[in-house]
Amino acid sequence: MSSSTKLSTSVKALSYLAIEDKPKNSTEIAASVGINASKLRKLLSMLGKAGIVKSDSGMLGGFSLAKKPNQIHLQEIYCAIEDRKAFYLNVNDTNLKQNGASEKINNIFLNLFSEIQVEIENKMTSITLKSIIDKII
Amino acid sequence: MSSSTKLSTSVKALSYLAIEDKPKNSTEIAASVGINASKLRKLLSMLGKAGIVKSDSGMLGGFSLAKKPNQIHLQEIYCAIEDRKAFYLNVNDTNLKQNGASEKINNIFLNLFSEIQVEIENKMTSITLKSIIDKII
DNA sequence: ACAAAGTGTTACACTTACCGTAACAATTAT
DNA sequence: ATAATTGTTACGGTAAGTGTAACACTTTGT
Repeated sequence: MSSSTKLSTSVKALSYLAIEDKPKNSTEIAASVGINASKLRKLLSMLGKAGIVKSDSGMLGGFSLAKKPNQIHLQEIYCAIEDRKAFYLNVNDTNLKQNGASEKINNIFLNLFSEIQVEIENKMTSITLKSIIDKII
Repeated sequence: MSSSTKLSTSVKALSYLAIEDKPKNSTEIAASVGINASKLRKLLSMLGKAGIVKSDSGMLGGFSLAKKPNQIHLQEIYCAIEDRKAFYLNVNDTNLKQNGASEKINNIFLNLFSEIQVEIENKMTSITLKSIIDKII
C-alpha cells in the first residue's frame, strides 16, 4: 500500500469507529473499509502505539478511538503509519561525481522537497477526523 | 526510478548540457550524472519529445538544449518525464461499500491531494533551469 | 478450569515491479 | 562502406509488494 492509500484507509477505519462509537473488532472494520482483517490489524496496531486508538483482547475486545475525533488530525495519523517523512521524495545520491555539481543539485532538490513536505504537513495538521466525518454524514 | 529521482537526474543532465554548451552524447552525459547510458537516453528521449532538448543521430550527433535555461522550468521537465500528475497520490477504491462513506472519504482525499499537487506545480513552475545553474556554479 | 473470541505478529508463497544491461534497427557524418 | 550515435525493445535477475494463513498471547464467559 502506498502512503496515501494507507492514510485514506486509516481514516476510513477511524471514521467507522467514530460513527459506531463502540468497540469493533478487526473483522467488522475490515469489511467496512474493504481490506483484509490481518492487514487492517497491522494498521490499527500502529495507530494504537501512537495513542490514536485503543485495543482490547478477548471476547469483548476490539478497537475504539482513544481520543475524540476533533483531537485527531491527519498529520498524526500519517506519522503513526509511516516512518518516513510525508510523501517521501528523494534524489539519486549514488555515483556522486567529484566535481560536486551533482551533490549541489541533490541539495537543491532536497531543500525543495523539504519545503513541499512542510506545506503538506501544515495542511494535514489543519484537518481533523471530525472535519472529515462532518463531511461524510 | 521514482518521480523525484527522475526529476533530479534530468536536471543534472540538462545542467551539464547548459554548462558545456555544445552537443554531448549519451555516454558522456551518463558518466557525468552517474547513471546508465541507455537509461539516460530514455529520459532524454522524453525530454526531446517535449521540446526541451534536441538530439542528432550519427557520428557528430548527441544532445543539446532546445531552449535557453531561463526558458525551461521544473514543471515542464516533470511533465515530460512523467505521465502521471506531480508526485501522484492515490486512494484505495477497490471494494467500495454501498453506503458510500468510503467513496466520500476517497473524494475528500482526492481533493486534498489535488490541492497539494497544485501547490507543488506552482512551486515547480517558478523554478527555472537557469536559477539552478546559478546556484551550482 | 476451560473454551471462545480477540489482538499482535510472523511467515510464506505468489505475483508484480524494478533494474541494469545488452542488443539492434535507423540515422548521419566521414 | 564504415563508424558513431540515437531510440527502442527485450530479457534475466532481484527486490518489493500482496494476500492469506497461522499461532502465541490475552481476555471474557461459563
